[in-house]
Amino acid sequence: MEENLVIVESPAKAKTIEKILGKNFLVKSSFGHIRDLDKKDFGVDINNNYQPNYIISEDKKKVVSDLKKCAKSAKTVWIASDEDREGEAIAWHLMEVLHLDPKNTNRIVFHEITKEAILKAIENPRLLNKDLVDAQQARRVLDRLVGFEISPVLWKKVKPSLSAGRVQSVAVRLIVDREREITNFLSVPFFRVNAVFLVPEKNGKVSLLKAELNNRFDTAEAAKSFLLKCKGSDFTIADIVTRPAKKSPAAPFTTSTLQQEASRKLGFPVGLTMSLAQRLYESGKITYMRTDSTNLSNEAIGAAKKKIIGSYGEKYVKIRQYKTKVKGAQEAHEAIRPTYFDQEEVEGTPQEQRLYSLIWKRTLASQMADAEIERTTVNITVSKATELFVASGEVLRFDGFLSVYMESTDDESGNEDEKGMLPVLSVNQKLLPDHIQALERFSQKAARYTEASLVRKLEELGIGRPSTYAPTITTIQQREYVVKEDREGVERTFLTLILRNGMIGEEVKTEIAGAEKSKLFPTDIGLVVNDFLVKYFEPIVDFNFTASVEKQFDEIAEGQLVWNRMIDDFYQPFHVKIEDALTNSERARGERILGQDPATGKLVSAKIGRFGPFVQLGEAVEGSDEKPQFASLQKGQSIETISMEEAIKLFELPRDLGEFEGKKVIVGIGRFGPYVRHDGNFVSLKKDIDDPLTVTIERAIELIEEKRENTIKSVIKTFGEDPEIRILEGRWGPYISFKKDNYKIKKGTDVQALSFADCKMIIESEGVKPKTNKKRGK
DNA sequence: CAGTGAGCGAGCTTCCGCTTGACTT
Repeated sequence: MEENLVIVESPAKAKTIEKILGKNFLVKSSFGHIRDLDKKDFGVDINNNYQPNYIISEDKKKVVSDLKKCAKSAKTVWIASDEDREGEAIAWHLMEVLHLDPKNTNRIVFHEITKEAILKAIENPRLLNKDLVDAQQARRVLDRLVGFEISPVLWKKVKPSLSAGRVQSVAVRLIVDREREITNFLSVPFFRVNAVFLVPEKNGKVSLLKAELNNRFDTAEAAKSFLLKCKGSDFTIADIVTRPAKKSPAAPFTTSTLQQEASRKLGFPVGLTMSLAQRLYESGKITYMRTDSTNLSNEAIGAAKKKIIGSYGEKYVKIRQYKTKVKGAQEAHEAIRPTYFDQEEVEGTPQEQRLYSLIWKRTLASQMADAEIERTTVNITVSKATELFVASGEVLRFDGFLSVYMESTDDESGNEDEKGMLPVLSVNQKLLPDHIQALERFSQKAARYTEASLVRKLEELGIGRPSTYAPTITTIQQREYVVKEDREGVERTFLTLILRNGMIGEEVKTEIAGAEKSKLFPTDIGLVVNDFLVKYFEPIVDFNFTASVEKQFDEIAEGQLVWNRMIDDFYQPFHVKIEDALTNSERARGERILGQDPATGKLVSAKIGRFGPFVQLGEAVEGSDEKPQFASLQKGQSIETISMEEAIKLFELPRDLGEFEGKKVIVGIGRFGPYVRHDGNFVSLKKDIDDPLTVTIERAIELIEEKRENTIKSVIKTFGEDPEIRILEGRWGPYISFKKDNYKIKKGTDVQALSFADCKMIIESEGVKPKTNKKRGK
């Protein structure tokens, strides 16, 4: 029996700490929170001062009974949950649930898992901070009130199973706002002028000097008249300025910056980054991966220093402590860093290795010297014009941290020229242009959010926590408020004017613009829900709502405000809004009238229905048999932006192609894309080859016959006893097909040897398949 | 599982933050 029981939040942490403390200490983990508000009956008693009703979560019952047992037999219990609001609440719940006696219970905290820090914590126990616990209760209750009162309004007024919340609804709003900003953006063309000069070198070779004009032109005429002036001009170097500059390394990783860099440099979605980091953490390779702190322990800094001196030399070292500047940071942990700096690489999957390497480099670089750069700017005058050409170059004098790591940016413009060394130049030197080019460019619309850039924005606004960034992104996609998609760009033309050998040439070129990869787009449901929330609950989806309640939580934590008073002040006006929305709002369908169909004069509109967004041609008239025509919107189309032409096209499907073998051939678009239907069978059209609007009967027959052939090929075995049982070759290998259901065959089975009886057994052992709801998981 | 776009109205859905599993696709 151990004398001391230490309780921490994470089991991996428990293992490490047990090693440090040695015998006499049993270290256990609570696996995070052990209790939460009851989900039935709201969990908060509105009429009794917002009394929370906590219950032990189903998956924590075992943990709790184990902890109870250990606590009973220990002389002293040390509660070492994190030193933040949530950690303090976990400590309090543990006290309550385990019935711990304050006399032999100590609350301790540390921010890093080092022997020094832990021993120091043991020497400085403190009492539970009930004010901090109350701040957490206020946070928890507020989130429950918001989520569980608004969501049911959405079920009634928009669609069942939807959700709203303090965090997720703002995340959606950011994406909706950005999309509308992009829709309304008017791209303006302008002309950028570049020159390439020829510079003779001493060795007889000629090198090129690229320069950009310090002025842009609004029209092709203005650009052209400037080129005309250049035609008879002298170009002279007016001055050369060389200035030293510095680049500093970025701070060590927090959860949010790790997600951003892994997205930019490695292309990982935030969920993947977190699960890889979890594995690295559990195997002891990195420190805790859910943190908002950029702090490194002294031990870590020492180890980094040693590694830098060993690999790069003394002058590459520069010890830095980074201040966390993010709103509402609670800093219960260290930054995300490698546990051992001498491990440049680790074992594991390629993805784990790449993420580890990123963390290793970033952390090491953070303790390295600035890079020293010499930046040279050359101004070149044009004798017949007032504008200047500017050439600039960079020379790296000392690489410093750059020898290890360089942070990436979200900038997608792609016009960051590689700035290299300039040729040897002197003031008053005359230059000969090889050519001067005016290029039509377009003002840039705002960039759509990626998962990672949305996380950055949320963090900036102080909304959400390191443990919730990735789950929030998942939630808003699961609710189908937002989709992550690639979109193809559109072709656009641009004009180039080029002056060479005294002649001005003109050429119209084309490029693809606006292509998107893995960006977040709002769906029609997302738009409708967002507009509904903005209309009836503006204060809640205000970008500053979290910041303002956080202020009040801080006051509670400081003992200056009573938590249920704060909640009451919030709830009274909030609940009035709920009632108002329930009684005064129309059902929200996001309806938009597109106008009159030019062919029939009937009304064309777009709205949300039971099965998603659709367009409608004509209206239902009472007493008349005539029904309106409906068609679902396709992927990438939106109620808000669909045009009359696009809508009319949708009504052209399904299309009757004619007959084949005496049965009708119909082409249409279904949930899985364009298809041909014939005699009850469906055949998908080939992506990028067939267009449902133009596909011919001949091509359709070709597809039907191709599918027949494939179906025959996929049959591995049939049985005379029952033709409905067949063994087929599918996408994931052989399987058994019986009536409408499919059954798995265990890996490694000799398929040819399966008998009719074997198959029947497999089918029976799986039983009748329950209908699973794929969308929601769980 | 592919077309639909109401109706009866039972019983269900839902929040944010702490933590890890046990899972198929």
